Amino acid sequence: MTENKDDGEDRLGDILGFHIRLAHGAVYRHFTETFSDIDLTQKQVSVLWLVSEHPGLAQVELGRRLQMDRATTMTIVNRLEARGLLRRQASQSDRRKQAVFLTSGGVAALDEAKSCIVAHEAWLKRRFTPDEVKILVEMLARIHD
Amino acid sequence: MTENKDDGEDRLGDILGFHIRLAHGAVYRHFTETFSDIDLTQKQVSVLWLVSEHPGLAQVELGRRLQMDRATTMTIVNRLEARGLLRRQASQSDRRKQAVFLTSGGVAALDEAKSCIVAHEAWLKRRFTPDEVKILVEMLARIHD
DNA sequence: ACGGATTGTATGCTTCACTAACGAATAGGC
DNA sequence: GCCTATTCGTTAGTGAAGCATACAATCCGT
Repeated sequence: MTENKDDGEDRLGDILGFHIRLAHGAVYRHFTETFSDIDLTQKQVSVLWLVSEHPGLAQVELGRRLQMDRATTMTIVNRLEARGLLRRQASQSDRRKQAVFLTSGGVAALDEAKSCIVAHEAWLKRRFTPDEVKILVEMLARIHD
Repeated sequence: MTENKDDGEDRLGDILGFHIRLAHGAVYRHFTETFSDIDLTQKQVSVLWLVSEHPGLAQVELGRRLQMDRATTMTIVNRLEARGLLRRQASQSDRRKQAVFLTSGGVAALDEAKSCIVAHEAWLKRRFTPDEVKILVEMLARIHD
């Protein structure tokens, strides 16, 4: 009998976290390749998309939904603001908060990005049946929720 | 009827890549928290582990298996070598290559890291049944293979 | 009105991925 | 064997991103 046969954590390939990291790396790499033309990162597209779904969202809420701390959120919003894709506006209900909105350029950039996302997602999902995609998404959501 | 009901890619939460990124972020965060004491990153542990499984591995092969380019592999090997956890040695079969080995300190660090991995993996896997873990690993492998 | 909590901001440090270039060594075609 | 192309390690530079800390303004509960 071999030792450590019960838990199956004696080899690197048995580590779930390792596979998540590799899968993320592969997706990240294909993403940046797909988006090299329009020069947007995963984070930046996520921010644009989320602001599009929730105009006037506060930065802290943006960070919470994308699981970034305030400092990280700042740098991303700064970059997108410098590129003219979104704008800050002091919230009227709570003057501590900065409400974030897409500019017209931001809307256009997001539209362009979404068409790239379609291609990117097709590349990713071609490995799975629609049912498998549902299962995978549900499992991943268990991890990050 | 709503538009875009067919493909289900009209909302950010429908994007598979988005969930992979969030899940990776959550795992990464818990990992660094678990490993704050012994001060090793995911990448560094992966390298130590892989070298342990394949002593004398060339750097380029190390990078290939962990999906890093040569430059990135360099910086990580440099750090680990500077900390005395592994050592380089010119390969005899191919003098272009640098064979990488664990030092005794590297073996000890990996042992310590593996016990942390057990706790980390337990945190991660507590969301799933053993069968679900197998399914998830298999699906993630489809992405990064 | 006071004190604690929240939010944005600024600064600095670290990890990591990528590119481009270079030299050394190897492999393949002839 | 020789010339060329490729591979490997290395270095340097760029950029995104995460985290910690500190500070000021604002809000809220009491």
